[in-house]
Amino acid sequence: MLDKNQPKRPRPGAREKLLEASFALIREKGYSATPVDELCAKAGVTKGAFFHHFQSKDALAVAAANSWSEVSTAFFQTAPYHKHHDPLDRVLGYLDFRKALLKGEVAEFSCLVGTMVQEVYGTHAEIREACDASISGHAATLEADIAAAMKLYGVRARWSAQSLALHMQAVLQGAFILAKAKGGPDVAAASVDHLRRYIELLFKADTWRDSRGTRRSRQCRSDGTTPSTRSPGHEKEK
Amino acid sequence: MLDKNQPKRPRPGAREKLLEASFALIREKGYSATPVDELCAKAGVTKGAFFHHFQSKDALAVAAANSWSEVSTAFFQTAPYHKHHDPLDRVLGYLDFRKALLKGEVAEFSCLVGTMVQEVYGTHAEIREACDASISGHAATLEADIAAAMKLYGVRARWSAQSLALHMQAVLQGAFILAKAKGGPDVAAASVDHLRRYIELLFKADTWRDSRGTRRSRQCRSDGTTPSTRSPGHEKEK
DNA sequence: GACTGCAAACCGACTAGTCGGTATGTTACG
DNA sequence: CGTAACATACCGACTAGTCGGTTTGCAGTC
Repeated sequence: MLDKNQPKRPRPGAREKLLEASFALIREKGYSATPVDELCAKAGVTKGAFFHHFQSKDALAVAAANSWSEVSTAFFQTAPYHKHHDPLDRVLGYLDFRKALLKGEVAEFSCLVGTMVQEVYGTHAEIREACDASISGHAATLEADIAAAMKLYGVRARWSAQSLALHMQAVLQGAFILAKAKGGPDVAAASVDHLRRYIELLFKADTWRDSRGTRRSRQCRSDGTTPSTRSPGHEKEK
Repeated sequence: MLDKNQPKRPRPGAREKLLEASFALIREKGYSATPVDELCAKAGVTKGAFFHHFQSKDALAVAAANSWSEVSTAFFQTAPYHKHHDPLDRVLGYLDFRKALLKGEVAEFSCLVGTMVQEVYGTHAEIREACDASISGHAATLEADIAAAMKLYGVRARWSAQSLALHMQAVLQGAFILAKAKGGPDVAAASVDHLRRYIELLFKADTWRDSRGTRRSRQCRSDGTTPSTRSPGHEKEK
């Protein structure tokens, strides 16, 4: 959309390093508690570089949220679950994929925009909107598959594909909070299991009245290979 | 548990006013972004009073989390859903009750400890533990009803009552995040609807193989009267 | 029931340090 | 020589926490 580095920017650039540093630090300590100086230190640049690229700390937050959207869009687009023919398999595969990411430190798999929006929703409208766009945009990528699955399985429901897509994001965000509270990813994985079961029941239950599905019973199967990168915002170079 | 005011009830007290102010301000602006001075101003006390009652800002956060547990425990104990005989009705009634609370400003229905733990989980172990205790303790109050319902309906499941109770909290916490991102409670309510549907399906599906339940089909019914107070941490006097 | 003694509650000016932001270079490249 | 991309030094505002002092409630004494 907004292409700062379209024409010829050959440099590795302080801007990118700062954005990456913000991914790590803000997820780890929150937005307010992350000083500009620390962002610069982590990125290996000086304060002058920071304010050369960003008008303010808030502007960085907006840029970080937008960058997060792009990075995670690209990340999930390459994920293996898209290969399934059955749209319901893609939806469930998405959850398996997300569950597989729930390893290691909480800050490594939690969501930047979910963390940020909690702190700023009442005080920084622009950041809030960027976070909303990120979450809603990601949910929208699930909506098509859900809608297709609803059609394929003849589900006539009181709930919309959009609301289910958003609910899935809500569960993931909530799972991150519980993981933070408990200090480990296990609760989060359990919550994703519940969410997966919900979607299975949703389509199974509504399918029973129709004759369509050749659907065999599904169990949570592991998603085979974890993708090469762990999550958006992973450590890149060095 | 720890009774500061056991012997002879010293005063109406700045301490309580500060805790209440922290409920409002931290939910609105987050922990790090809430200065001590502003807490004092909101509570109508001076900085001297603050540091007389709390060793540090962090100590206030721990006290606030503990106080939040007490206040919300008391609040939910008086809620009407406990009157149902059927334990499943109590669980579903809990959700109806929570849904009914989702009105007005986000800061008025969101969760203090869920907000706080996001910011401090990696840097303030004591606060994190207090938040965990609050969430887990609240979840534990649901566990008994869920377990009773599982027994009553003959559910033999791959999931535990505890994990479902925690999942319910995760959904609520996630719903708050979405509400913050979107600037209104509607998404949150939709997510609670999905959660309710999940639990209905869970018990309905597993019940079908048994002959127990005289369970008629349930729809989301409104919970009748909203309780007099809106949520824990509501404005009390004045 | 006034007076004394004392401790807890409370006040508010002050400080040391931190934070976001700026002003003024310096370097590299076309 | 100009300009983008940095670096360095610094500033003013703010922030958590301190500290000496005042007020308030109350038990004990006569």
